[in-house]
This record gives sequence, structure tokens and C-alpha cells, in this order.
Amino acid sequence: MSNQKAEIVDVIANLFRRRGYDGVSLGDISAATGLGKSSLYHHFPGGKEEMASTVVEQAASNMQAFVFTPLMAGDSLESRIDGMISSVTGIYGGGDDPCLLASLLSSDENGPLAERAGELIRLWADRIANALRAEGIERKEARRRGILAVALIQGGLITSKAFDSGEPFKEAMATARTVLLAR
Amino acid sequence: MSNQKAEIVDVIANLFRRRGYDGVSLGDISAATGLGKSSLYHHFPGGKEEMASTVVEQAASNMQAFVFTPLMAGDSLESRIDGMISSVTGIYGGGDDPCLLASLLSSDENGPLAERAGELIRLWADRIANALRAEGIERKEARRRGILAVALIQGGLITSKAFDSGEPFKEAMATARTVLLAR
DNA sequence: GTCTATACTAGGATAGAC
DNA sequence: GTCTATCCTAGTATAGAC
Repeated sequence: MSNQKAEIVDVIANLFRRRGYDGVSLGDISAATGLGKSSLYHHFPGGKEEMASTVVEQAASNMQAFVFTPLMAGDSLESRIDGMISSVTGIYGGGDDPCLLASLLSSDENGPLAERAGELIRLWADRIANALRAEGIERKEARRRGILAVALIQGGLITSKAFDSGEPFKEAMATARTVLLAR
Repeated sequence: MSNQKAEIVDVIANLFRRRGYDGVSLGDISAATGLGKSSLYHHFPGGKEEMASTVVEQAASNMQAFVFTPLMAGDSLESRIDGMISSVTGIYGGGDDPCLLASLLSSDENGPLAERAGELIRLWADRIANALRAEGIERKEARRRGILAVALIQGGLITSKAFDSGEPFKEAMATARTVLLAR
């Protein structure tokens, strides 16, 4: 994907994650990108749905680079978990920005977008579980904690939005850290 | 509110919580309720927005009855927390049904609906904190735990949706219970 | 690769009969 | 209190010039 197109996709992603799939119109996208509707169809012949699926795939690629990779990089479990938490905190603006995957999972009920978003959330939990298993934590317990960590991240984002403050998200992240590093 | 109207509101609530505000059309509501569009305007002169706000106020009333009341009713903190968890598990179909408040908080960005939904989520965390304070837990710690419990509930719902299973939600509720009952 | 212009449909809302 | 019919706007999408 060209650099310019990646920028366009990024702008569109920020619309979808804040307002959901149905809450964003082509007019919104046109205004935010500065491109006319027809130009958008040049880049995304499949229309709005292709815009959204492209956005999700870029998110998948970002997760790989900024979340999954740190989870395997550090030289201790603690540094791996902290690496993920640091990346995640950045991605979500310290709790101020909603999660694209959660947004699409909820707004596109039963559609292919929701299915793909769900798949990535499951993959996320799985990657965390793998990091724990590599430290000798038993399979089922690792899986349980991975899912719990993702739940804390997502719940932290929702409560942060409700409180209009990054504090709940940060507390949730601290709790996730404790859960993941517990002996 | 008449019984019949409460039933209509209930049907509409189930649409909004699954698809968000923008994902539901008047046609959808007409089909789900069996009422023509004009009949809907007879019940809700303010249109779609009034339908949604009515739905939210019914949710507020349900929370009072089924969530906040149990939180003050039991004869021990443990029974109060268990009462809330039991109610919440019922409301969300064991993790299968999304939260209306979270749905509207996310889809109606900065609108009055999102503001009211956020207010109710904050109130929820506050009510939990009050229950803890009544047991002698220090103010700030009680507040922290209340918010964390709400985050676990909301995050549990999202992960349950992603996994298409009630299991993540139930694990999140068990964790919330542990957090709230910790000495 | 972007634009103007234009279909066409769906969505929200109203009028007025019964 | 519900219906049919209608209006109007916004939304998705396409055609075709530059």
C-alpha cells in the first residue's frame, strides 16, 4: 500500500472507530480526506464496505507490528507485557480513543466486518496466552488470562469514554498487568 | 408508562443495543414492533431520537430496580455483590446480549444520548463504590474498584461477542467478584 | 487521479383518512 | 391509535469530462 493511500486509510479509520460503520457517511469521509466521492471510488471500487475492510486489514497489520511483535520481543515476560501495554496505551491515546475493532464488532452485526474484527480480538487474546505459556503457565490458565487482559483493555476504553478521562483505562491496564504477571 | 408501551420500548431497546443508534432504521423498528411508521410517531412524536431516549430512560429505571437495589439489599457485602452479578448476568443473557448503554455511548458520539449513557455508567460505578464504602473500604479505593468492575463487565461483553460464547463474560464477572470482595 | 453532475435508493418525517 | 400515501433529505453509487 502506498504511503499516500495509507494516510487516507488512517483518516477513514479514525472516523469508523469514533462513530462506527453506520455512523459514518461517504460525505463524512469525503470531507475528512479532502477527496471527492468519485475519487474515493477510484481508490475503493467496492465502496464503503471496501473502505472499512481495508481499514480493518491495516489495523490487523498494525496489531502485528505494534502489539504482537513486542509480545515476543522482550527478554522477560515482564518486559514483553510492558511492551504490549506501552504500545496499546499509545494506540488508544491513553484511553481517549476508541478501539476500531470493538467499534466494528458492535456496529456491523453479523456482517463480514464484525466477523473479521472478532477474529482479530480472539487472535490478540491468543497471542497474549502464548506469551504466558512460553513462561510455563498452564494452557487453560494462560488462555483465561489472555482473554481477561483483552476484556480489561476494552472495558477500560469504555469506562474511560464514560468518564471522559484516561484514568479508568490506565487503572484497567495496571490491573491487566497484575493479572498477566501473577505467579 | 403503560404496559403495552413498555413492551414496544423493550423491542426497540433490543434493536438499539444490538446494532447501535445509526444501525437501526425506522423501517427496522416498524418491522420489529409490527407498527407502521406513523403509529410510531404517535407514540414518539420526537421521532427516532425520542425512541432512543425513552429506551435509555427505561434502562435507567431497570438499572435502579435490578442492579442498584440489590447492591443495597443483602445483609453482607458478599450477598450484595452476588445479587448484582446475578442480575447483571440475567440482563445480558449470560454474556450473549450487548449492553445498550455501551452501544449508545459509542454510536452517538457527543450527542445527548451518549452523554446520558455515560452518566448512567458513571452512576453504576458510583453505586458499587458506595456499597464498598459502607463496608469500610476507603473512598478512593472503593471508587477505583467500582470503575474496574464496570470495565470488567463491559469488557467481558465485548470479548464474549468476539468469541461468540458466554464464557469470557462469566470469567470477567468472576474476576470482578474477586476484586470487589478482596480484603 | 480528481472533478462535476447525476442517478437512484433508503431513511426520517408528515398529512390526513379511518 | 393505526393505516396509506407522500414528501424531502441524505446516502450510496455511477458516468463521463479533464
